[in-house]
Amino acid sequence: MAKRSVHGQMEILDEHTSAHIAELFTAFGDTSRVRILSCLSMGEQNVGALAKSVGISESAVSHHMRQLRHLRLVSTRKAGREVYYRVDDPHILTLFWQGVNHIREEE
Amino acid sequence: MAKRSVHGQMEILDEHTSAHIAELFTAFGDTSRVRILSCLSMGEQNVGALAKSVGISESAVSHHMRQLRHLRLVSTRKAGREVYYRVDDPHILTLFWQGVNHIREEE
DNA sequence: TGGATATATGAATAATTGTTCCGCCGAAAA
DNA sequence: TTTTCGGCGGAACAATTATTCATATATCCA
Repeated sequence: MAKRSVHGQMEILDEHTSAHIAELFTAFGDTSRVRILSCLSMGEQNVGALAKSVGISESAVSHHMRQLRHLRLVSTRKAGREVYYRVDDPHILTLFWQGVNHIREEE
Repeated sequence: MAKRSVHGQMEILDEHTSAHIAELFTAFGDTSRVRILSCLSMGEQNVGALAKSVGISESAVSHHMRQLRHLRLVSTRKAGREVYYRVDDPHILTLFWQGVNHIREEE
């Protein structure tokens, strides 16, 4: 049997899979989205609240949320005219905070 | 005492920290670098081998490696005129493969 | 020494991405 | 119904980024 790494991987990742993985990490690869995700870690928030916390326009938040939505990293709950976003998959938050902690340990 | 999430975080991440975190994830946010890292998961490789595996020029690989080097995600060993790259921090590979597995579970 | 090889680097170009601005829609309030 | 408000979406612009090309450096071999 061929050699395997500790992560269960043997061959180089194919172009298609790699592109998807890159997309996922790209979602975490922007200062504003990092801050948005740190907000959402504390619980669901609507667009206005996120905009105020992060310090960017509501439109900008909305664009970021669309991206996160398409990657299915967040889901929504509509209450009246407000839309509340949340991160429903705990694995996503784990992944995110591992990155955060890596940076924190370096400083 | 104020409410805390399971990840030990309470406040929104500041601009400066967020920028560093975004940088880290951006390193994983490119198809070629994802493939490079999947190669390096199997052990150290020189630039030429990476270029052949990933299917891009040696120059392109070199540029990517510089970025990974500056973020201290890889380190080097020089043997003659070849430069071998490796990922020395196992936490980095864990982070990377958690992303990979997330995508794999989705498909 | 001279030529070939492996990698690095800078500049230029091409492609992608974040934000702003504007208008739109649907829900609530008047 | 009309107005207001929260959020969405497209187009345009600015900024960033990946790749290529040309050149440079260092090492090996003849």
